[in-house]
Amino acid sequence: MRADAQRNRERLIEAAREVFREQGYDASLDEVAKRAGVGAGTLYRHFPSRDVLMDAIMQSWVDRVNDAADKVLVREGDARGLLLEWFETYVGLVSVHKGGPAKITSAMGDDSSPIATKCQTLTAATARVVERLEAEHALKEHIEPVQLNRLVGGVAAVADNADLDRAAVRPMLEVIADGVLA
Amino acid sequence: MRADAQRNRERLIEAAREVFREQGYDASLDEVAKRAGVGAGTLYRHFPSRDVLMDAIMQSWVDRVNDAADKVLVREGDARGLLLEWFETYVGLVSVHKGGPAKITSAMGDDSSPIATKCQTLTAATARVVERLEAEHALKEHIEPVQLNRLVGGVAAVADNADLDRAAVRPMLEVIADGVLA
DNA sequence: CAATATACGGAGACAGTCTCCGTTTGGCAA
DNA sequence: TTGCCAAACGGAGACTGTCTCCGTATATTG
Repeated sequence: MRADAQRNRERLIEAAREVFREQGYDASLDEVAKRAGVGAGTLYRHFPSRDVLMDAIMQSWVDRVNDAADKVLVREGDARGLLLEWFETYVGLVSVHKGGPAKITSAMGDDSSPIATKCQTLTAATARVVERLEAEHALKEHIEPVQLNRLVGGVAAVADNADLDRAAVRPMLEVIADGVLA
Repeated sequence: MRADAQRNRERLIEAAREVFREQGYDASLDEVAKRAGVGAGTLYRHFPSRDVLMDAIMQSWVDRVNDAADKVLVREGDARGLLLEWFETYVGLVSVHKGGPAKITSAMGDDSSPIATKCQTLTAATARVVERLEAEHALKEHIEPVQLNRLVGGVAAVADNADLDRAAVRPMLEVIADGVLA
């Protein structure tokens, strides 16, 4: 890739990160181009669709997911506490910006989605938590990590749309936890 | 209201019902006006926003909600079966068209929403189911009907976005049921 | 059968998406 | 260093959808 192309690509990602954080997933892409100081054509050449741009933004975020899972898994015993902590972490990770939870959750399990790799990262992280709980025989029965992500992602999406705070989300996560734990 | 205004209003609702069913919640409003055979101005005068139009469309739908709750409540015993049947019914009711579940669920508990009355209808119906189960001491602890609607609505929204079928939704509803039942 | 309040229509302002193509430029070979 | 050209750029503008404004039409009333 030519040096100027590389530079513009990075500028666009940085600008998009800013704009999406400020204005949510629906922000204008021309605004992103403007903020990056490039023409609209340049934006669309690098990122043919909004989703592809999203995917690029989330590059660094993948590492955060795995770190978060590591951190949760050091807990000993107390399956319910561990699971709830993971759920809350998950909601936080997925709520990168307005509209994020719905976007990510609906791509969950769809390998042809532009953000499929992000979903796989999340699924792998949840799978580690599930495995740990299964090893402790803490689960009622096996549950697919993808299903669990959809449930928790659904809650995150609702909370995102309706501007619910942590306190309102907690009891919903508890219901899900109680629904899967033995 | 003048007779022609009344007539146009009805035509618009009928057209909107058609267009939204065909193209989902994001369909063009000018298309609705065109299909109704009126100018855009007429549409926006009657329905200042998409949400208000939505609300009008769902008028008849309110009755269906109450009927559905009645039908579920005739079941005797078998709390889990009853609850699951209600959940599935709820998902069906809320999935009036693409984007509906997310729209309705995020308005849940927001009295200033244009579709607040619809949400209240749904909440009242769920409340009846919850009361019945509480009378039978079938619930783990009290749960707010609104919270339950958000959980189930979250699943419905995910299913709607990701085009999941009934079979994929069922296990998620089971998790929620198990989470609230004693 | 006026007179008038009420409602209508659709042109057009505005905003966002995305493409096309003339212009510029980075990088390489001579 | 210079010249070449594939690669990349920019931004005008086509297109689509939202929503408003105001000149025109008509239902209603006395």
